[in-house]
Amino acid sequence: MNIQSLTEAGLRRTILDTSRQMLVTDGFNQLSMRKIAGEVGCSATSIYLYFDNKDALLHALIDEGFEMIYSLIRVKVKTDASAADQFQEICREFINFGLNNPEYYKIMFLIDPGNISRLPAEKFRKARRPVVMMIETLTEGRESGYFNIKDPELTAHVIWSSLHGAVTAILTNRMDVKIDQNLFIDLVINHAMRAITAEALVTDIKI
Amino acid sequence: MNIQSLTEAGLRRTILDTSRQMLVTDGFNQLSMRKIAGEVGCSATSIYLYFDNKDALLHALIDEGFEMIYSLIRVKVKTDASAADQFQEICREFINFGLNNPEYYKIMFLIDPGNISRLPAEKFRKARRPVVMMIETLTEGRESGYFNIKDPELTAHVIWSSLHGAVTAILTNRMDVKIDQNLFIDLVINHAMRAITAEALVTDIKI
DNA sequence: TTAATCTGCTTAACACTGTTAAGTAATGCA
DNA sequence: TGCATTACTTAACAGTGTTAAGCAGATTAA
Repeated sequence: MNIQSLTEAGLRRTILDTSRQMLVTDGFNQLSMRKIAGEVGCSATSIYLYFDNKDALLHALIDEGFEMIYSLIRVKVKTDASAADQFQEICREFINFGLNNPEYYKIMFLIDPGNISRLPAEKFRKARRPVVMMIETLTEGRESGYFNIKDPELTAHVIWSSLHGAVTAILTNRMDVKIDQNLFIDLVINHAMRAITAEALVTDIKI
Repeated sequence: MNIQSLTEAGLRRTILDTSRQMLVTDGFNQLSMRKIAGEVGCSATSIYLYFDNKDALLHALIDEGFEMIYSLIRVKVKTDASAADQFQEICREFINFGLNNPEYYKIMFLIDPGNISRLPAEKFRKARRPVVMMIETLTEGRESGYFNIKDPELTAHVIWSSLHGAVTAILTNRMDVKIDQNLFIDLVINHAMRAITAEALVTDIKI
């Protein structure tokens, strides 16, 4: 007996939808092929008809995550705003995404790469788009003399890694309970700004 | 037949030594109870005679890691040096530890806490010692007027998370190949310095 | 209309994983 | 000599990702 009749949307779609929901509600480490299959109402091996393996299924979800974060940032970042405002908005939106979508964030940035194969090239390119956006903002801010940085690409990576560290620290519960999370985030972004802003202009920061 | 005769050092010790070596050479995700047992020359269940479960064994290794990183930092940081030098030395030593001991770093900072139980209280205290050291250095530098920071503890956490993000980015291979690793690290530390020594009254910046 | 093929899914199985229950050989002690 | 303890073992359970083989129904070809 086949179950096609039950899933007019197509089994592949159902598997992906179910996986997404299970990821968000039960967390990444509860996501097993058999559990997904159980929820979907098909056999575990059926998943392999539509995804090469668990990594491929995960990559599909990761891809969704990068789609989400990119569109979130793109919406928030107003191109007519100053480079400084854009920069802070990118930072804040990245952090917000991590805190609002912890399980997505985990599979996107936190999985030990020893446990999952690397993203295929075209998905990797997608994953890079937010960084590219920050590079552009930094370049713009440097040209207008607001940012005092040498290499926008290198700087973007440094900033990005610091944001990632902040989100990770919170998500993995490695933050001291005494630390106020909002103050922490504010200071993370504040540090980023201080690090890239030309000294002469630091006192002029208006937000 | 028991194997005690083969392991005059004691089985617990042998298990720990073997696990450490396997962690370093084969990586964390290759570390299984049966593989450890196979290498040691005992049965997998024997490990449970000396460790409650795999987490407990891992916690023992994690503890060793924190012992290592603390002693490394303590040796490097000369108490007669300036707070600025001490601070940079702490940063650099933390990053170096991560890059030189990637598998230790992974189990200490990178494992999804959903996959491993939290450190017991006394081990958590040990794990915090390097952060405490940074807090002290920041406090010292602030008192001597060199660091322009409001809350040394909060600042230490922000700096720490940025270092963690940098190490993580490198270890998880999420760094662009175009980025020079040494330049990256230098800039990470440079940013940290700029963030805490900037001229501006950053405490006045409202975000 | 019947036979062959194809499609979409299934069951069974393999090789792993952490972990527990039960059993066994050697030792020390009464 | 007999009992208890110590230090370990084997067997098993429930779970994991994954593959091979099979099966029922639809489609196509003769």
